[in-house]
Amino acid sequence: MINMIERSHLEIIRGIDRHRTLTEASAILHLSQSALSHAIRKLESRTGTKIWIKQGRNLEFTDTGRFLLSLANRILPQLEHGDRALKQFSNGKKGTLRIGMECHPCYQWLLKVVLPFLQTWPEVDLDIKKDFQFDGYSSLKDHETDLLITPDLIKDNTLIFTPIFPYELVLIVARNHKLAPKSYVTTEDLETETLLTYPVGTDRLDIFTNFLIPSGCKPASHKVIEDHEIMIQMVAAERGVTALPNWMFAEYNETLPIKALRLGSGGLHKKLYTAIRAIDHDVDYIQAFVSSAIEVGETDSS
Amino acid sequence: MINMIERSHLEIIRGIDRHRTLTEASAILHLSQSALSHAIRKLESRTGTKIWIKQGRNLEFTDTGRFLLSLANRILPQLEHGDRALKQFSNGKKGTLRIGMECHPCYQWLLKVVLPFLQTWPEVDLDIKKDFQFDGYSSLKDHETDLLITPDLIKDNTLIFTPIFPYELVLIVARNHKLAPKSYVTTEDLETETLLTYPVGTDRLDIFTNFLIPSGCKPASHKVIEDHEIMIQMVAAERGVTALPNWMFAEYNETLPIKALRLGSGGLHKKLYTAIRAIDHDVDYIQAFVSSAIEVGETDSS
DNA sequence: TCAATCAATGAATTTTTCTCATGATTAATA
DNA sequence: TATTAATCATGAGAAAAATTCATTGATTGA
Repeated sequence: MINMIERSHLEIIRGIDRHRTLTEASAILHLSQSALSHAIRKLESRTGTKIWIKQGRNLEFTDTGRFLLSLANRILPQLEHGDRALKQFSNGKKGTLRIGMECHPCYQWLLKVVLPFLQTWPEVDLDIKKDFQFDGYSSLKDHETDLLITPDLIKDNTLIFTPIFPYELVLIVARNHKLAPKSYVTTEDLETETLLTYPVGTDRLDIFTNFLIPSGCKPASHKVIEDHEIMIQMVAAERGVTALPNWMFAEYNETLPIKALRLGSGGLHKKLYTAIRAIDHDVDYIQAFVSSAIEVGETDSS
Repeated sequence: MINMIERSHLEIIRGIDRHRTLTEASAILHLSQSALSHAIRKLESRTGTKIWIKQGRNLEFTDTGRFLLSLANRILPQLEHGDRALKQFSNGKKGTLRIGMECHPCYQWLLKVVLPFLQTWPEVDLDIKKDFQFDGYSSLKDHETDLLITPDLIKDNTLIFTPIFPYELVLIVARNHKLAPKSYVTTEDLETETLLTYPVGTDRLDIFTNFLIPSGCKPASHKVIEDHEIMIQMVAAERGVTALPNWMFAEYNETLPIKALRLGSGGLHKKLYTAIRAIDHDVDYIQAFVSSAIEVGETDSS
């Protein structure tokens, strides 16, 4: 009488939402149409509330049904991940470390951490999400990822942040660009430039949030490019300027005619952090990954 | 073969964690000890991994078991809330609007929104969490609350913020306090004062984060008090000073010998927001609550 | 060593779930 | 409009799963 909602109920609700009809949903779930009907009927009688109503030859969710659907969409993915995790445990795996990257230019750096980690922890799988669209903190909190690499610190007691290494965001220009002789650029300098960035919102680009927006300035034009290699090539070809971490500049400095300029007289200084859920603090392989990230960070910036 | 983890499994795992022995857990779950043993045994055989090992006469979780425990602690509360919600639907309720308050002095103001809301939406239950310890954003994202009232905006695509009303944080002092003649106070002025605040971390007190800390100043002493009535009484009795919203000062201004002073020459201006999950944007009673909050906010500050 | 405590196990039983066959309703079609 | 196809609901019976009971084996503490 206490526990009413079972996994199967959520599965049925989601199935109907996805496949419109009970009959089709039943095929997907490898059950008879009748079985689903009975199952939901029973839940309805226990709760005393209708979950759907037959609208013509189709079903339509009631408020209750829609509530259950949202519950299903939230809970089933977690259970499914649980199922997969259990299978992995049985294969001697300890689990999957799902990493989210919010610092797009940091991908190269991440590889330096990943390779040794994979060797030291053969029983841990890695899954790196480098999506331009995903919301880092949400997916961390929703257990879609386990570790987030980000330059943005937020206030949240349930998360643990560890600083990895400091870096400076610099403006990269061609060597014979008109700004190249300057020791640093001002926001006004950028008003006549074409700015190249990754294809994410300006609220997630430090050049905007920490430099341009406070001053009210805008670049003459703003183009988005997915890949930083191409971005730098375009800068070298005097097709625009871009803001990247100083260590990334260093990698291309010798091979391309580019120059790095400070953003503002003091420079735009950032720090990279790992973020994990506080509850995962004692998981050995997560701890190990963070430590190893710090190590690589230290040798890198020295 | 696809779905392995059932609610009952999580229930059993959590029961054992809570009550140490299988026998006791079985009593709580109104099942026989044998039933639990069989159920887990079956899950083990399906996944091919041990969940616990018999350690002497007790059980000890394996890695897998601990993983399942954390899953249980995360998922079961959501299902339990689902169960309760279904019961409410059957009673004609639409659901429970669970509100989290992060602005401690705003409680009085909230009541003005709540009372009309309860009348307009008799089919919605209200549950207000005014905990000094709870983490507002976490509980919102974890579906422990549905609406958060907070002065702190954070960056998160999955949440929707709505500004309710602006207010000014002012320093409240006794009328014959030595600072009373001033038109505003500086951070240095506070270095000789006893500051009274709510019992939350200084990182969640604007007087610290937005006033004292940037200047490096500290009050002579810092005392915490749970209740703002007592706080104001103590201020009137010259036992200290406190920072509260200007509208709260207005309520006591006539009955107590107190005075409000700006914090810094410009004053410390804040805005109150409601935060909801973007996914809940279309829920009618949530929309209604936010609208009604804005309305009350407007009449209040006019 | 003995009694007590606890988990595991197998067999029997109860309960639940599922299917099959069928009916009822609706929507499309001839 | 009559016909047909599609869809969900329902009841009875069959199959499967969960639960209990009774017992065993292991461990601990007295």
